[in-house]
Amino acid sequence: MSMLQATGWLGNLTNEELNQVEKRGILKRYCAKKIIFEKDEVLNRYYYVVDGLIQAYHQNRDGRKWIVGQFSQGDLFPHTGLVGDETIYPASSKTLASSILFVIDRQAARELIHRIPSLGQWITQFLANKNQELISRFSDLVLEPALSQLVSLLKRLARQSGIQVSDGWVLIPNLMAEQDLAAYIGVAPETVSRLFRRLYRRNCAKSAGRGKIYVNFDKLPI
DNA sequence: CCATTAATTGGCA
DNA sequence: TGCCAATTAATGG
Repeated sequence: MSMLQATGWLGNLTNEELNQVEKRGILKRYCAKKIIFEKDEVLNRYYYVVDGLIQAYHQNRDGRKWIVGQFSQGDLFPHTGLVGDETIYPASSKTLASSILFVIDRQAARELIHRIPSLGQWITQFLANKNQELISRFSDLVLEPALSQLVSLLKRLARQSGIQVSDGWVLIPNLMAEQDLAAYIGVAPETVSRLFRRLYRRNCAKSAGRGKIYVNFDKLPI
């Protein structure tokens, strides 16, 4: 079982340490659109994404949704309770696509962090990055209009998973659906649709079919 | 092919 | 911009 190793994210660990980690958790396969846990449930498991796509979100009684984040290969979630004493999940999460998760009990996770310093380091760094990203999103949400939020999201995705295709053009191969983009930046789906129309018209972006889009890094506003 | 779900559009607050 | 309603497009059986 070297699936954790294959993800490359725990690369700092020695084989022995990796074994320590692997024998304390199990691999679990999920179909698409399955709830993994819901907000306010008791936080007793952590999940490391070996493969697939997961969405974390808040939802109110009216069904209105705000997407906290999306996790893919190499991500660990939730992001609370590893060092502090939070006892419930801060958001709900579900699979967007069929996924393989490495599942580990909370207590076991805490022991591992204690036992393997480099793992603690990795997690600290990981959480810091997630935190930074979230702060930046909140800042945009409060300070920037929708177009600028969308553009900064596209830029981040292009940086993270973009594929260079030609002069200035980058393909984002796994873009979430427009309604998810809307729930992510906190605007109505119609707004996202109209913003994309503007970007297409200005030749800043080109649609490439479902879940794919070309963006021109240089021409994108802001 | 049909049944759903997603995206687009126009109108109006 | 948001929300609603009416279409139209895209998907997945």
